[in-house]
Amino acid sequence: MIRVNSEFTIAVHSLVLLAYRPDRTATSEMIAANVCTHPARVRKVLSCLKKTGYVATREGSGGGYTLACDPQEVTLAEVYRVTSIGSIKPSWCSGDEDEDCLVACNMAEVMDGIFSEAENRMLTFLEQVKVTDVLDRLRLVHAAKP
Amino acid sequence: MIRVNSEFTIAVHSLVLLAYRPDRTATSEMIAANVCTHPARVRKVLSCLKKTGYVATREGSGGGYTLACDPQEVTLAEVYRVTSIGSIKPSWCSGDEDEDCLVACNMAEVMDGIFSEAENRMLTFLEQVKVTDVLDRLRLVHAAKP
DNA sequence: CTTATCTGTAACATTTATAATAACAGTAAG
DNA sequence: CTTACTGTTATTATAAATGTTACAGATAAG
Repeated sequence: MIRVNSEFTIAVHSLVLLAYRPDRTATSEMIAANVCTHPARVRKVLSCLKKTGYVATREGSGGGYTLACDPQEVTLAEVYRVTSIGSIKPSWCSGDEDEDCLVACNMAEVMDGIFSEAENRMLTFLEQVKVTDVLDRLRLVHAAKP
Repeated sequence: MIRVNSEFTIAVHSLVLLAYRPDRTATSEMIAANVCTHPARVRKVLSCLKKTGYVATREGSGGGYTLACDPQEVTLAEVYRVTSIGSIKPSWCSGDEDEDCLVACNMAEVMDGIFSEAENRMLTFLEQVKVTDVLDRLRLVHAAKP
């Protein structure tokens, strides 16, 4: 059906990593190595989180990214809204507006509404998950391993 | 983030179209023209819905697809489960299991769980939407047009 | 004031996913 | 036995996601 874009994953991973590090600071290169992607991609996603004030940046030598929010307060819903809102809806649309059929000419609009409501339901769940909750889950999963 | 695959859209559109037609019957060619895709794609999706008994098929001349369920009872959640379960999760995974970092080596698993819970929330909404509800929405949208 | 290190962005290349198309075997009606 | 269907696979085309390179601008340190 739909697929959430992976910038959400990168954003969450980056915030969690920053919250995990004692100094709450890292460069795009360090984050990229941890996330397993290219530093340029990390910078693109984090420049997004900078606009909303979740991270602060410092350019130049010794610079990088610093967590600028309280990880116990920021929810995944907020991160989703910044990076990925609307992404569950498939790019492909069925029907054709110009056709003379109730079903064909309105299905795209109706499915649009349904996907949007479905996304909202997802958001009410993400609303309950804080950045620190992800850290807690990581520790839980880790402890369960042999 | 994630994107629901479009087979869900095709499946819903096909069921609604069959429910809309007085004889509740159509060929893959007719459905494909209404959906705006290739007949082979419709056949692939509908052969899926046949397995679960939502449609019946008849091969050979004069054959085609017939609605075999009560459109007031079948929900979009059931259709989603048949065609698209798991599709909101991005194919791309962050982190690396072999790394020696709590965050990097467990993030994929944790995000997996979060996507799965998010999908369940979406399903509780789709549970409430019946095939006939989609038809009602189509009529509502249509009536609102100038 | 020059060098090294970092972000911010855009452009381009590559890979992967999605959708369209073609092809043909099998089935049933006339 | 011909025509009109489904069922399914294989192939090709197109679109989207990701990776990579490149370079301008910022800042710290020497």
